[in-house]
Amino acid sequence: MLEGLNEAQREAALHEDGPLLVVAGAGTGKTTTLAHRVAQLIGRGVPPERILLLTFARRAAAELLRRVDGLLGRAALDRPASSRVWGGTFHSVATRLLRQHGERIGLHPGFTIHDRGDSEDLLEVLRAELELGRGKRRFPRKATCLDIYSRCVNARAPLDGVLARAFPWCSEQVDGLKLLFRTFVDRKAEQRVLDYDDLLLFFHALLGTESAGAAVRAQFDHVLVDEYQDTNALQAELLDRLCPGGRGLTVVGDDAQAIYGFRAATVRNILDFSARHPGARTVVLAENYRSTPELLLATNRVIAQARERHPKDLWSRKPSGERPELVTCADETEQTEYVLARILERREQGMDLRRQAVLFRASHHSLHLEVELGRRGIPFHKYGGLRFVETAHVRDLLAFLRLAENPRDLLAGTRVLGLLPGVGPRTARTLLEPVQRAGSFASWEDGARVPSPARAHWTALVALCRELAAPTPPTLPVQLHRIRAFYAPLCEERYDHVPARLRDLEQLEQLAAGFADRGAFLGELTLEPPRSTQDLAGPPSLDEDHLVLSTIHSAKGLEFDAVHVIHAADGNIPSDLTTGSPEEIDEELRLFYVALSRAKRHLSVTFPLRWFDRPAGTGGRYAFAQLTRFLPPEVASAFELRTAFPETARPALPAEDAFLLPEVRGALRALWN
DNA sequence: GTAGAACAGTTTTTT
DNA sequence: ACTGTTCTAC
Repeated sequence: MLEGLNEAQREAALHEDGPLLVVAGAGTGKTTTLAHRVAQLIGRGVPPERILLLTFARRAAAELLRRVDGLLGRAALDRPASSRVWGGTFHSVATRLLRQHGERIGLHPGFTIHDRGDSEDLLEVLRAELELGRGKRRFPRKATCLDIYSRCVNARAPLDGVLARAFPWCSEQVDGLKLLFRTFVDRKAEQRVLDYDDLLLFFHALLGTESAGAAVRAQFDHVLVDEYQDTNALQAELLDRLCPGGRGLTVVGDDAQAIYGFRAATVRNILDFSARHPGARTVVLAENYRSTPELLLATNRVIAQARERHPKDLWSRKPSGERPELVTCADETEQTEYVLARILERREQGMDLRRQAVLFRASHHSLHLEVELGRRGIPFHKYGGLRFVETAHVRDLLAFLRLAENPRDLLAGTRVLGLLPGVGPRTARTLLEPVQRAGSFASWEDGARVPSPARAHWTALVALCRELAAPTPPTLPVQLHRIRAFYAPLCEERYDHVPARLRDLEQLEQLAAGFADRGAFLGELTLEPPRSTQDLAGPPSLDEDHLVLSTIHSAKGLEFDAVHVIHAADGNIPSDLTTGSPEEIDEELRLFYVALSRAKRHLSVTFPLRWFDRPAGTGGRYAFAQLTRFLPPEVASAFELRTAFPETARPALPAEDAFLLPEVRGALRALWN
């Protein structure tokens, strides 16, 4: 079974029960190695259901287990490993185990889960209630408040230190924040609601109790963690409790690809693993099976600029190919034209669009390109950026489901009631108080005091809630259908682009058909929302070829024959929005490295010299960009230097760009189509 | 208390 | 340019 593995991979696959760190450089066969290790464990007699596989995305776990099934061959036919191994993200596994054992730490098993937007909304409500920020000094915005809170929880760090280190401009508001966070915690408990941070925190707490902790530990013999470089301090402590002394613990990752520091992930976890687990075996995978030597020369040089890392130069036996190119473009239009020309040229040569990708730092960096793709009718899927489930109408619809699932969820209730004309936060709260006390909608049946503009809708709403919250509710698609019938007219009152929004809701109804029950549906949408609009249409259709557009973050773990990294200008990579600390700059460097190392054969890095910048106050202006600082001359020499269209000496500020903004807006609207 | 209008501040990556 | 917040007229 082990043929085809190199020595290091084999060592990792055959390792027994002690703590194991696999440092797996980009493209070094990490998934293959993990799959072999799982298959070895099963072959050695470990029951699949006693293996826990923690990955960054559920899809990664599924892909890995599919390969395990393949390795096990006939032995797996009857009961495939893929259906028995515990797999998923930390958050989804936490959810399952908390539903199973949470009552032992006083957690109600019917809890619902708040996503980021919900948590922000709750913080906003509480801030208003507590009258914070009434004074002269501005109080941090809700998103910042949540970032601060979240960092405290995930980094296991007290508020004062977090403020001083990461949010110094908020330090003055420390008392207000303390009050806000105390109330936030209490309020979530009353509502039987957990947010992302709570899932980890309570999982950690569960493992810390004597009997429940032992029960969970006894469920698993082996825990394997993928993308370990992107775990945070809380997750590391959680693993300590799950695998005392590191027994049965395997972690796999690459410190050179740590890109989630903004989410409190710390590269220290992987750098310090051996110190934390005395006797740990470290295996380094350095033979690259992905990229040509020319590309590796370039990517090795880029990452060599990092300050601290597990040093490893990747090498490859692949045949020689073309050098990567570094292309200077006069402006964004040229960049788009150049990238498109190259992509179409390769398609002519037989490389499908799906084998090619365009990567960028921020979601909006691809708008210009999207417009052009749309105009030429070239199909593409975009990953990253604003998601379907974050749009207002989808959140409205889901609020009905959440309220039915958990009538104590005040946020869902406020959102639903707020849809009625004449009902604002105040009225909603009054109406929801008895519901929260009783856990049912009985108080609405007989003469609740409803403002007159809302009366016309009231009877229908009460009937709807009663039906959805009944002991045996209709099937999920029927539930969604009923909600849509009630919601459609209200939606028309409130929003633009109603037909597109209603179509989204129909799609949601179809998506719901695949789920056993409401709780599973809501959990899935919260923990693993569809990553591109095309994902909603079901499994990716194999018939239509499409180009991949992706943020660098969302491209983690993927590979493509040809990769174009666009907007590689200082200010974008590294982003101007970082505070400029050496740690943050290093993370941006790793991000750039992740982008470059996705490529198998062709790599181009482009940047526009002049682009339309929109600083505050001004109506926008052209700014002059410089090449990213991550490609100084000694690194850039690994690239073929080119100018996109040397023959077109463009006049300054071409007027044709004036037509672009309306088109970009059009593209934005198309996001809802 | 709600809803619409006027104003002000800020802009990334995501479980 | 857009979002979020505050102000003001119902």
